[in-house]
Amino acid sequence: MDSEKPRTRRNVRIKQAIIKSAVEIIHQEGLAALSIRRIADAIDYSPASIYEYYANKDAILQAVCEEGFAKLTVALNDYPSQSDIRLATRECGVQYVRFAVSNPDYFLLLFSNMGNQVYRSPEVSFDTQLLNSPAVMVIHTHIQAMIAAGYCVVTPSYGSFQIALSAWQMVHGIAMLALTMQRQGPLDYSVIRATLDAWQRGFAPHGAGKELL
Amino acid sequence: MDSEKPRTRRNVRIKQAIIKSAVEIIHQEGLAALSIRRIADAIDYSPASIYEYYANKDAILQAVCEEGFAKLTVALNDYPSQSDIRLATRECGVQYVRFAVSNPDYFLLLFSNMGNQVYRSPEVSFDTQLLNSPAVMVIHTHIQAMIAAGYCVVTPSYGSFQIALSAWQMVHGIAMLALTMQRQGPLDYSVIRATLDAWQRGFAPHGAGKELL
DNA sequence: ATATTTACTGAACATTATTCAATTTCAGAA
DNA sequence: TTCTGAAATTGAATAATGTTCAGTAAATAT
Repeated sequence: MDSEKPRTRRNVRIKQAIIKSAVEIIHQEGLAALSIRRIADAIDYSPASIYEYYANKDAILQAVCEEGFAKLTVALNDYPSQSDIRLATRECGVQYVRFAVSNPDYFLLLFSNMGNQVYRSPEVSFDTQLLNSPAVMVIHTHIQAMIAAGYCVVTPSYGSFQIALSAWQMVHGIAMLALTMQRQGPLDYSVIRATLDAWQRGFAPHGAGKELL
Repeated sequence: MDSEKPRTRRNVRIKQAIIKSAVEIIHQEGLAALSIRRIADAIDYSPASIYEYYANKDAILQAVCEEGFAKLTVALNDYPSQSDIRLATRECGVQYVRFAVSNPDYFLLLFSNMGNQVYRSPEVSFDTQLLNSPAVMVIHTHIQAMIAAGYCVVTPSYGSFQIALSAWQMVHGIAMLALTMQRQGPLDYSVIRATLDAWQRGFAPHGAGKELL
């Protein structure tokens, strides 16, 4: 095993330190303040050394993004358990927005580059690759439960994947506009919940009963 | 009038030339390729001269954004006239996505900075200021027509502004994710239309009749 | 024609990302 | 322990960036 050698372990630890300090800088001073020299200072290395561990600044940003997507995935599941799958799905969406609002620079970094595609291997269909990315999987799982419980209607041309994508699009739009166009005072999460309820109604079976709170 | 003086007119023309070449560079080579020197080259001035017309690069970007929002507003109205207000509203949304996809770098510039707030004067409420920005106004007008025609239900806590905001959020999420996470082959606009139909259903009165195509 | 304001520029500065030759550090062999 | 080759680290250099400023040219007003 390579990971046994102290050499390699130290290598890994330094790479992590680089990413960690990068994330901290972004959090505290914004993406614009992030520079190789700034990172080097933070971890007590010379700027040139950084290039021993990452090919260039872009590679660092990509690593930061990967960690960011993982954190987002965790955040999506971090809500009090709900009795109703519809409420659970809704709270998952709320968590998406919460994550964005409490990590604005970070979130914008994740979703402002065209270079963050999941698309890697041409052997697997693009949809499948998207579905396999953890954050999307969380959403998709909720939608599948909604479908199973009869709260979502699927059609041949609009299946669980399309619905999950639509859910993602809805919360993503809420989050992005909140960050870029609505920064003024705190968000009203009751309004956001009402919006997500309306979204759910759009996919509910015709005249389907009991209203959500 | 200041605009009568040749001095001032020349000034305006040069400012426009700066913005025009900036937009062209962004379109052809992306935002990363935009530099003061590049603009100066394009309009046959020295880099230092640019600062006679704009305080700094940020001011140029802001001007580019303002023009961008205006273009977006035009694009939102540029669809074949529809018999049904629901179809018209839907096509307006499709146009939003179309604009984003055909001007990716441009669109990302408009909606990736936290500095593009509409919020200016504290005298007027934030919501009002948002509603007065032309692009939002186009959406809001459609929603008001939908409400008037009985296709949208309003409640005391969720009025036409909230619904319009939700519509914006929906199409914005579709657009942003298409640009940043889905770039692979062309978009399927029939799926997008189905998504917007579902969105409309979410705000429709209970058991409200005739399905849209 | 002259004086004054405006437009313009070359050269400079500080800050970037990145490279590279030279040095230091270190792990394993003698 | 000492030696050796590889790996890690760095200072200095390069090219590009945004921005400033003192000085020059041009346009305008007197």
